Amino acid sequence: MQIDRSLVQGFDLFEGMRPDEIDDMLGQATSRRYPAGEIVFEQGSDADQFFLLLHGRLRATQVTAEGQQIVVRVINPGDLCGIARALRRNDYPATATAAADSIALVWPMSAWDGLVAAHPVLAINAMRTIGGRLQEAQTRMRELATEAVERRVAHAVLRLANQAGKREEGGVRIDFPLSKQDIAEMTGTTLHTVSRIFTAWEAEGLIEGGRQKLKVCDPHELVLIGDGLKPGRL
Amino acid sequence: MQIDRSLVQGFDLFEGMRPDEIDDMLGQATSRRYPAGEIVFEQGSDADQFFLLLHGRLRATQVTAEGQQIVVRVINPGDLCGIARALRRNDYPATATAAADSIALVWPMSAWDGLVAAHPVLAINAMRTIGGRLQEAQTRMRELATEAVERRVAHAVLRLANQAGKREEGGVRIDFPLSKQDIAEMTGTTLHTVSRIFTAWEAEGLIEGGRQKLKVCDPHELVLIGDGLKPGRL
DNA sequence: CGGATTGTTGAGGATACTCAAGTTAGGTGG
DNA sequence: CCACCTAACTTGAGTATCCTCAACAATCCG
Repeated sequence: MQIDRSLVQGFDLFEGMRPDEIDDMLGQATSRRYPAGEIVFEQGSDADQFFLLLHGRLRATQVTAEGQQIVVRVINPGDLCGIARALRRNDYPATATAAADSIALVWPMSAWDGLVAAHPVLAINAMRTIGGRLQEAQTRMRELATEAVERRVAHAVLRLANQAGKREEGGVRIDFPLSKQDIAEMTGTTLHTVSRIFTAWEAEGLIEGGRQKLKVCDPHELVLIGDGLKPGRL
Repeated sequence: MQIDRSLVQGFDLFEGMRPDEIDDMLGQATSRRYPAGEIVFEQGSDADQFFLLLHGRLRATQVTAEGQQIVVRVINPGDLCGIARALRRNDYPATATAAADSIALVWPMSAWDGLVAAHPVLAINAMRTIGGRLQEAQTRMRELATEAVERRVAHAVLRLANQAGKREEGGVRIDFPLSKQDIAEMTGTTLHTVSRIFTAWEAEGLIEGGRQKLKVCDPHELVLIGDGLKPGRL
């Protein structure tokens, strides 16, 4: 069944593509629901599909040899993921899990080469997508290498608010279930330290927390903490 | 003056391109020497050129708002760099400095769009290049987030040996001048800690150091340290 | 109403940073 | 060729940050 073009209107991936080109791509895709908690694809397994998230939120994680987990990134609606092929890989480098109920378009990986050949713009757009991801990865690398924990957590929270924030009275709510453990795994710390930091921030009214919930009330102050301009004793 | 195709034979960037396509690309490039220490391009400045390193070694660094420097990556012969355009940027996100005497091909950034349009393979190859960089960035992110300093340094040294190592009697020499400060900036630590670690490793015969010099004598043992399988008291 | 997952808080201690002096190597100019 | 000067490096002492260990509290779900 042909997927309607209006669903993907304005997605970066299709920038500069003609309507008939978009239809051609959509014609080769199927859509699929992923209830919260379900695994979309798994680290190390054969990469036979790639995905475009339409709705919901995925968490991409990696597990180290010792079993430590880290959150590589959060996948938002409009994001392409699982394009192992474009990275010259045959397996998925990370596991993607639905953090909230999600819907994604799914293509067989075998379609990738043909699509890229038929629609050169696609390669350019995919390149930019990966480029954006590279820049985010480098930013996080720099943060991990140079900043103390509290600043890293502040930056992570601000990034989340930007990517997955929803305006709400009194602040910006992170629009999907997010545990302290998740934030710890994004910032290279422990949930204990995140909990302590959040307790301190809540006392100052910067955020409002809760079980798997987070609202940013005073982003400006968080920016100050992130930039190291606020004492921020833990 | 047309640059000879044989110079770039086998570079990833030109994989799958016809000889006449390669010639077309080379025809729009000029080659340039960069003596050690010279800046190739600078963070924040207008990105009006992109580069393909033919010979030598560049160091890509970023400076944080507070003036802390980090080494983003080492650029090896065959590597493309400065392709801000492909990342949707108008300025260079990092500074590239010649770590050793180097030679690079230089294109005006204005040629990028035309080249990509004329040679669709180029977009695919550039995408793979960026994809490879993304994977390295994520690896380093994971290391910074989960590993203790000594393991990160071991991994960084092994990576350098792979990328820029030169077989030599008794080990693999890192083929360009590399200070302890550089390694500290790659691993998110201080030159003091790197110095202490190297002293310990040298005592065990794992490496041989020196002023801006490094030789890896026992890679296998370093792998063990990197994987946390060796006590490695500092 | 249990059981499980998630989160809180405290105490203690290790890793690695900062501060501080020195030492060595290499390049430069006389 | 030697003396000097600077950049790179070494090493020590003290300490802050943040992790580990531990116990408990709250929330959600079936």
